[in-house]
Amino acid sequence: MSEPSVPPRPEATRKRPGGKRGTSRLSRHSVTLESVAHVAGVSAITVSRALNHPDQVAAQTLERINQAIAQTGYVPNLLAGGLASNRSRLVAAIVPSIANLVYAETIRYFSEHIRSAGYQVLLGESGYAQDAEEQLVSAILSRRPDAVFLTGINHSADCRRRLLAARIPIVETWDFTPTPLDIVVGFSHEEVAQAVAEYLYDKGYRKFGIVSADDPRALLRYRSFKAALARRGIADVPAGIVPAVSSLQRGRHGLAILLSEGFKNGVVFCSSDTIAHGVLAEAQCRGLSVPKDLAVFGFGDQDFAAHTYPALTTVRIDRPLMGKKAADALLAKLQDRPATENVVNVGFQIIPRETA
Amino acid sequence: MSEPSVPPRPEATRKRPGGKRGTSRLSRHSVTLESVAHVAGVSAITVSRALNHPDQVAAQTLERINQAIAQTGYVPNLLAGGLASNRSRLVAAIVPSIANLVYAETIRYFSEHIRSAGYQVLLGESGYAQDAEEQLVSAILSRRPDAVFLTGINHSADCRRRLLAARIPIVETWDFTPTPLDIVVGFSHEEVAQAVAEYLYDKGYRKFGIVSADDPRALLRYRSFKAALARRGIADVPAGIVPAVSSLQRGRHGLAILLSEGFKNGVVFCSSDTIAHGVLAEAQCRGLSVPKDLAVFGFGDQDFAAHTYPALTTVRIDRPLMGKKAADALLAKLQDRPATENVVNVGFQIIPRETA
DNA sequence: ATGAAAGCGCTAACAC
DNA sequence: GTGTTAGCGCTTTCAT
Repeated sequence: MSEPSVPPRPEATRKRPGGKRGTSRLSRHSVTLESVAHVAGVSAITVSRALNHPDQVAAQTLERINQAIAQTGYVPNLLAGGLASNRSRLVAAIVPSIANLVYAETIRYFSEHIRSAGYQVLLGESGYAQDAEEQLVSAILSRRPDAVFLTGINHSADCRRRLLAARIPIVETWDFTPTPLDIVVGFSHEEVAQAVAEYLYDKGYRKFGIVSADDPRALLRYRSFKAALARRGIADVPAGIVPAVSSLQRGRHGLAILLSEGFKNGVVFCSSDTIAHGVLAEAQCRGLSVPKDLAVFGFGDQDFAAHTYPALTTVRIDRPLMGKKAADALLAKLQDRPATENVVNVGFQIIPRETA
Repeated sequence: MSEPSVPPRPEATRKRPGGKRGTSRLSRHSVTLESVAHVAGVSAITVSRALNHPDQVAAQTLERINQAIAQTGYVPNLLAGGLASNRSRLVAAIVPSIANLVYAETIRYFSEHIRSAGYQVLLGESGYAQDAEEQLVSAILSRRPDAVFLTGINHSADCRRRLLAARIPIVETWDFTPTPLDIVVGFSHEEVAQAVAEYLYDKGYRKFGIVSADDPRALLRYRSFKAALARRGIADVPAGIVPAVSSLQRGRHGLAILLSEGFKNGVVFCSSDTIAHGVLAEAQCRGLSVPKDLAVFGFGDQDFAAHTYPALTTVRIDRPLMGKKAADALLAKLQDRPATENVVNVGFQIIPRETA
């Protein structure tokens, strides 16, 4: 993929006949506030008010204006509005991958709330690499968002600097820290891993394995899981690590790795439900009975987890809640309401089903 | 969900001390082209050129400017740039659901290409209802995108009018018509359904069922499938129709409906691979052997399709190609290159695997 | 190769 | 409740 470059001007714009000054720059949407105002017989600012603060405009003026808007087909220009008011009504959201349903869903819930307050979401995909995030942050900040939603708490120094320099509310999600850039709404991956280790140990499992995608938060859970087991005297926790975007295939592959290393009669903690789903498929394909021959533990509680066969035991992350709390916290700052907590732990919940 | 309303101004902006005119409106990013120009000892326009047309600026001036940019931490303001140039460098994309991987992936491929030409993607989620699309189109057009990517070819009259009024390149995808709004890059759902009917009939199947999500394009395939079978003398094609967003659960439910109506020893054409995956799970759960007791045919060839157990027979839609062709067609218009074809059929391919 | 002036379409601030 | 004026930060056009 080549570097982004400045797009050349479309011919239609370039060869616009250069009439006398001030006439030569026609926009594509040539209906402006002014034209609406003219039709309605008021001034431009009154139309602006009718749109943004209708309560400040007399009822019958409002009606004339609305008629004029309908008649002219006026579409407001938020580039101009944002420039003048220094508020773009845009909230940027950065996720590692839009093709990962857990992030896509969080964004959906977040969007719903933020949209109902009059903001639009500008979505950016960072991948799992820090340097890609830097480019993205630059590109996104040039749109002058009023707030930013981030996934994770690990950002390069450069990113942090730029984000803070923008002096806008920022919410970090899907992880937890007492010292966020601004606001954090998430949960502790260490706590998740410990709770899972404890649950499984208490259920009597003594042989543990991991199938994990190679992404920072998943690996953090892996390390914490190992540490928790070590404290219980279990030192050997073999892992099948697969590349970063979870897929059924990679789950299958991860289990294959584990089995080829002699893993048997144990429980596998997977870095996502998708990976777990693949592990289930591989087990079925090899004639292993779940949970008898192989127990499986997922992460996320995606919608399919309750409906795999057998049903997947997993950790529920309350994505609707996380999306809502993130939106609420940003909106509180944007609307200058008494700041809610800047550090929100939405927790998690172990959902025992059939696979472990 | 309440109606979008205008967000109140943040206090930080509202109570800004009103010094003398022209000083009272400070922006959050107070570093402007002007400040960079000042530091570099040139005029603002030269900095603008350094950014947008570096070849028009002397090498050593360029160097001074780049230094000044780094030193000041300047972030361009694309609201201002877009307003002045009447080009936002934004391309809007509308998908029914970002939580549907087939659309999310198409957008990913599309974004990659469009981004490398210097455009950013503004993503909107329309749901499967026409009226939601209308609101979204309005909201999106007020950001003055330079082009629009749409999913499907069914838009309300109001939408069509607004989109055409914007006088920007438009590409419709995931469907096909000889008379697009502007450009169409997709495939024919009728042809898909006919090809699948023919494939299955030729393989010897005589008992057919459908499990389909209740979305327009899926239902179109359903009707065409039935019609194709009717031409071969098969009139009865029972269907399990489930609500619009495909999920494993709904696939399971759809098969349950079909079986409860006495369906057996046949093949089920599913409206998506996800639905098919659910059908597979339900079959497994009921002890039905696939494809012996029940054959299954998917749609989409998502990444997991090759890795279900047994592997899913399905229709491949080339999403990377669709994304790329859509981007290419828009870029051709944006860059005023000789227009490629306005009507592009990317076709499809039946992928025989183990389930049918 | 660089600069000066004008203005993109809108809203903030103030006046009436 | 409505209007006037002056910008927001940038790019275009024309001039040098």
